[in-house]
Amino acid sequence: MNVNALENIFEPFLKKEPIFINKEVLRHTYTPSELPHRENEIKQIAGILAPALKGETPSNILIYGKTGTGKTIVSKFVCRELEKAAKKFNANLRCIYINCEIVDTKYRILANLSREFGKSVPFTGWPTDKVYNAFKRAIDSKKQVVIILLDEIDKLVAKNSTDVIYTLTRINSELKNAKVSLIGISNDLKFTQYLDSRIKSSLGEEEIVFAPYNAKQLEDILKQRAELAFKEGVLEEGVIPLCAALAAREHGDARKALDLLRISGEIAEREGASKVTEAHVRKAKDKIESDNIAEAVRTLPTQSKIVLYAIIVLEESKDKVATTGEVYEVYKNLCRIAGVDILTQRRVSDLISELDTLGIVNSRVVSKGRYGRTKEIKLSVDIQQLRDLLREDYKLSGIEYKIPRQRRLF
DNA sequence: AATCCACAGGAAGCCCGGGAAC
DNA sequence: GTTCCCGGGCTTCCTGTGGATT
Repeated sequence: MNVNALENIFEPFLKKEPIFINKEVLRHTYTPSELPHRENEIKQIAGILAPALKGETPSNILIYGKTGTGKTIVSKFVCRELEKAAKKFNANLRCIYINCEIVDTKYRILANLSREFGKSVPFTGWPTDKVYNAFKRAIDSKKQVVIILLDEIDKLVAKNSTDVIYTLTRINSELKNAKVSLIGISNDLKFTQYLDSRIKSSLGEEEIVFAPYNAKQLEDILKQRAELAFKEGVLEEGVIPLCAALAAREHGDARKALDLLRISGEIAEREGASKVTEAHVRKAKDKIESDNIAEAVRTLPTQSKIVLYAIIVLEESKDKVATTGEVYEVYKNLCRIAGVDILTQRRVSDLISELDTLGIVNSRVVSKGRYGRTKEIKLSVDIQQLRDLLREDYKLSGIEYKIPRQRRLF
């Protein structure tokens, strides 16, 4: 490569017109000043929470809806407006947002709440009721209404932490000054089925369901954001409808739609294109899918990686699908080669199920009659991509293994 | 109709690291 | 230091099961 060529490699980046004005607008963390097609929900929630401004306890609310239907953004939006209004009315009011996917145990939730009110609680160590008492004292120090937003509240079911909901719904009877009200946000429509009926009735005093956006509504949302995000005229006509249509197929997920639009723009920008085209959107779709998988595989613990490797080896060497027992046999061999502890089949079975939930493999339970019941396991990702990803892990990079050929029976 | 395979998947409990309090 | 508590990964033990085979 000569010097001239080197100079030239930067040229396209320098002379090209930027496509974006403000990319941040397309991130789902951004809250626009208006939320299209959610006016009713906003009114509903605002109406329920309004008594807080007079120092009364609002009813608890349970909000349902699939991912990307605007539950979180709408609730946060209303809470923010409420806090603004509270300042005007001189009402003592706090809204606290907790994401139960991250903060997922009774201890952690109470500890987080306490910290919000200036009590320092260690990450672990105290008995849970001590944390509870600390929180209670912290909020009861003055007259105020505390609204707790529990996002992804359904995640508590899997963690067996639902008793924290019960504790929080009952806390008002132990408070003299402060008042607590809860907003639970759930992705799972069947969430209350897993709850104790006492919790169910007190948490679900008011229930609001967020319906998925349809393609038309997604288009409106995208248009609104695109106006702020992109320079005028850089989006080809079909781009927004295509993003909307692709996301609508995935149960009307606005978050996906926005990601799609943003990544399409980024790809176009990188290619030095002056316009975002439908082809960019399709590339973006592929990129998002494979990025998600890649990240999931990379962050897998070693044991899971070895299990995945075993599935790969089996898939390459056989024409029929693998079963749990076969995977376990190969897995054991791989562990010996890699010098890693061998886990029990019970545990490996769970690891396979985890790979399934991550969407890396596809497993289903089948009965083979006399030959038992097992999981049939298939890869749901390109085999070469997986191999490459696993090779990145130095513990696995040197391992090659092929299934020994069946012993011939004479 | 009874049997029996090859697991699934629940329950309980162990062990360990991290952190606090004493 | 010791003692307590928590959470997560894991094992042990267990009961359950769909349907081809006997």
